[in-house]
Amino acid sequence: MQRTARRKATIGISSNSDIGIGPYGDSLPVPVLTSLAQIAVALRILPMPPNTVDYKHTLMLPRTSFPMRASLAKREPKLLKRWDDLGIYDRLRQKSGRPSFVLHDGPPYANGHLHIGHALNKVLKDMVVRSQQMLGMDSRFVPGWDCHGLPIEWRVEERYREQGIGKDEVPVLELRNECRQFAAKWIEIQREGFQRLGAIGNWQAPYLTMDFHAEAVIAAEFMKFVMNGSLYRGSKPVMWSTVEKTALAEAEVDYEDHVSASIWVRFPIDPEASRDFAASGMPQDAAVLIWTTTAWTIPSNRAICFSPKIDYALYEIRDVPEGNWARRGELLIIAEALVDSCMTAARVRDWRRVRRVTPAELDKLVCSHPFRGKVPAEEPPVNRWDYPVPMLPGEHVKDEAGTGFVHTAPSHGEDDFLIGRKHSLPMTHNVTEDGRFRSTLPIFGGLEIYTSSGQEGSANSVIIDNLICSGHLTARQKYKHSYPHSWRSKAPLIFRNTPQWFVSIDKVLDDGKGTLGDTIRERALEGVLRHVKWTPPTGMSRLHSMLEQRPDWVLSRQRAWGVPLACFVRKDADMGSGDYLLRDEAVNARIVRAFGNEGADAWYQDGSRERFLEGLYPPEEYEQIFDILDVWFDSGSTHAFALRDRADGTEDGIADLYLEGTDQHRGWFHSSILQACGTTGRPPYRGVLTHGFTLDGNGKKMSKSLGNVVAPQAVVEQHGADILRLWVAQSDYTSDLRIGPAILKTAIENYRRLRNAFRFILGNLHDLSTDQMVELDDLPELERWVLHRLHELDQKVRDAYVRYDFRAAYVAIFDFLNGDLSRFFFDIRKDRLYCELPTGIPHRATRTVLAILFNHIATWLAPILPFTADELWLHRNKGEDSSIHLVDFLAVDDRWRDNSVASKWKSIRRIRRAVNAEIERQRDMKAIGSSLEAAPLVYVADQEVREILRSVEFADICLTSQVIISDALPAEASDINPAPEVYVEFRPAVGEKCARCWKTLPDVGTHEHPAICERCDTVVSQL
RNA sequence: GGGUCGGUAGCUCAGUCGGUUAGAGCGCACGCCUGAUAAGCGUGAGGGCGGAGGUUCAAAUCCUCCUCGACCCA
Repeated sequence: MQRTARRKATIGISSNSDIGIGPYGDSLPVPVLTSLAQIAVALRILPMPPNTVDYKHTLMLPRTSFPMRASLAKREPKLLKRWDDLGIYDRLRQKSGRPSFVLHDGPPYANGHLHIGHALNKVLKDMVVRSQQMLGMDSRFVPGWDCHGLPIEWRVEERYREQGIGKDEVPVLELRNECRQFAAKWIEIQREGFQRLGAIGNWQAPYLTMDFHAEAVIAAEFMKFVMNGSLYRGSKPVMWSTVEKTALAEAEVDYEDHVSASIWVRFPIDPEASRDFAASGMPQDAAVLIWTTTAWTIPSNRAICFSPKIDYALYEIRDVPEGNWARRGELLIIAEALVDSCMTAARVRDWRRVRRVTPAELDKLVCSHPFRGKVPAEEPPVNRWDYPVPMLPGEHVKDEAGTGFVHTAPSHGEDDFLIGRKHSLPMTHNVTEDGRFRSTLPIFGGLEIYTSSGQEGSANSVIIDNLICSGHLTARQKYKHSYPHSWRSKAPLIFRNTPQWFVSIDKVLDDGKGTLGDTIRERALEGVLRHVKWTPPTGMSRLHSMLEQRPDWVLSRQRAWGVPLACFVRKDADMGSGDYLLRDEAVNARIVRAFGNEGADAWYQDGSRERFLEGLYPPEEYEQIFDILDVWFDSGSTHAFALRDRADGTEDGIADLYLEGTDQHRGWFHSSILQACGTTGRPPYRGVLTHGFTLDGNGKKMSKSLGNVVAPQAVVEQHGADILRLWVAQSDYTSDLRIGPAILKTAIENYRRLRNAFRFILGNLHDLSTDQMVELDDLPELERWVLHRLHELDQKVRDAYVRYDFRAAYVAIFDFLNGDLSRFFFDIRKDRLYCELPTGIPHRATRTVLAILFNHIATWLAPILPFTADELWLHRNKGEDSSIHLVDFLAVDDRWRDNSVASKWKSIRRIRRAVNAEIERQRDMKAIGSSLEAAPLVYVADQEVREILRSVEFADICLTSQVIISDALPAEASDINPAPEVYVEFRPAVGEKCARCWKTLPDVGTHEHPAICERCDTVVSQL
């Protein structure tokens, strides 16, 4: 309806003198509708007159079975099946003479469904694998899974618990088998999910850390640390879960808010034990005030730390409420910056600063424990608190919270441990693995710190009660702070002193692998700096600074599901002595062989100690170690069993690329480089690519509670894997990636444009045979320009893929297809494609270029959109064995490169834009609709450019019926100052509209077919 | 609290060694076409570059501080 109204308006204007006669005077009235009947037809009031031929049938309109709607969710599984049947991955391996490229898969943990982060990671990997292959490499990808470890063991235990079975009642081999089954189940689910994303690889034979071979290699790799002397057994406070009854690795710890009872406790000065006390002038009854959030560590206190950088002072309490813990007249040493908060907490109404207390004074002081004298002297010393509590300087002490004094229990804190070691403080063993005080401890024996379900036990309150009784508590307050929790059980953790196995990363290794350095740390640091290419480059400093600071590697876990630290220790030897750890290649070989055949379960079989030692050492003199290895050791060893030992690994056991999220600087990149530097002397990778994390559409972390989680499965089912992949390609993976409905919409829209542009190409290629293609020399200049652009793009796209810059590749392709082709080339050439004689050179020339474009662009897209690219490919390349994924990026012909054509067409497009602008103005004024109604006059000041315009079919290029290139600036523009470089004057096209090509030309009506132009007349008569 | 990184139009991103009026695509608005049609084409409106200082003739680009977000660590 609207259309008719507009037509009316146009005619109305044409009858008006402002356009019809116009400023030029000599123009014909517009539009050229000369009879009522024509008007009626134009208005769609009357049908086409019976004597008018419908020339539509004489056109070569696009024809294709390539659907506009992708229906990716349905189509993709079919393509996957086809690729599987074809064995694409294996076929690619048969291409010989190619340099090898191996992206080594970082193994995801085999529990739970895939989330969007998994999908991002695997899609990026796939883009690398596919693009490297198409760049000419033999690009292999062996997917892997991380199978051992606490989360799986925990889930299996949970199942037992649901049946009312405690974990200690389950035989270890049965438990391990359950874990194995559990992992296997999730591997299947995840494998299917990854494959659905289009990831290509050796999915038939992935590597698993629980494969027997892998378990044997992991044990063998561990033995290298046994043999090179870097393994030692030490005692260390570690994060300990009283629920899981195990030490946790850093990666297994979550920090969450937790409310603790914080207490201020006075430690009376012991004048007897302090040095030079008499001369110090310090009052005998002064006390040092400490603050702690872990009351349960008080019985294990061995020192108090102060900072030499903090100002301290002695304060006298002058006024307190009745019955207050802090007493009137009391003398306390406190950091000056914290005295206000301390006094407030202690409800002190008035106090006085007596004098400054210097670090030198503090250094000489010794305090007594609040529980001194509580236990009868008959008890052994280890059960009494009568020991001196020295004051020690410590850099870790801050004056931001508390009192400026840190109560120090060497067995229950990292800093405490270091200070304790430095000053030879005794380690205490007061807390057992179930989170209770040892039963032999007076007063508190058997009290729970945290219960087996993670609740707070009675230990804290009993200790606080005792402090109140003995008059040592000054204040208490609830304190909310970030506190470590188990990532699995969410229970709060404690620091607990436990025997653990460590790898010393600063021990000089005499293993003949010292090219990069003598210690693991030196080698890793040197490797990071000089032997790894980082994408983006910032990854380097991140890993480097972590490696610089990290402490020794704690390898042992007191769990069941993993590879044991397969070694023996002498029962009668001291932990520090040289013969404590059994180092024997023959024993090791037995163990590795057994693991290879039976898996690490062999370690847990009855009689395994005898089996491995018999004939070599007296078994009864040795203790078998049943701790298992940190799972990071497993994954840190993947290079050994997945690269070094596999035929489809790499020759030197080194990967070309590791590709993971930035969290893996602490994780896999880290454990792998430590492991490899200890066993091979260098990093296991030549390149590392890191990507950011996935956030929701607003840049917030995804969480179930916020309901902003985007599941990859949902995207794939709704829109298709190619849409998800396009989202990856259009994002900058070096920082965090956002995903949400609006962002996916962008990907969908862009996908449609890509698809439709290809549909147009396919539609115009439908019956093109190779013999119709024309030679380069026969191509019109516009076609030559397109090939020039294609040549440029080829370099750009390849460079981008080499840099793993998929976004740059995608943007280049998309902009070319959109900006240069759809909007320019296609629009202009529709006339030739539809109207010219199919056997003629102009028609064939354009189609030749379309065919070339199709092949190149489709292959460029294949690493990003493997499904759509192959769907496209199969429309042009039928055949049972055909697939775009079996070809490389196509070579370009260097003759396509023509910089003179390029600069020429740059000018042409500039002038064309000016013409477009003028036509748009006329449209706004309702003077014309289609640009074919125009025949503008174009003046260009530069004569060279004028010549260029005359040398091409500029009217076609502007989509106008005719164009006049003028040497002179039209009179009405001559007063514009400064004189315009380009001036376009609108003129209506002269003549009648050709019923076939719709151009308005003067010769229409003078040919055999009266309704069409000369070109069309010629074409039609030859059809 | 510390380390690393990031914050440019509604969205996704460019922006070289500091140098005209900060760019592109998508989306949006308006218009055209109806022979790429649940398509295609054109035109346009949107930001002053997270904030505040500073260096400089000149800062989105360099420096300092702050803020927000992410990862890692405490």
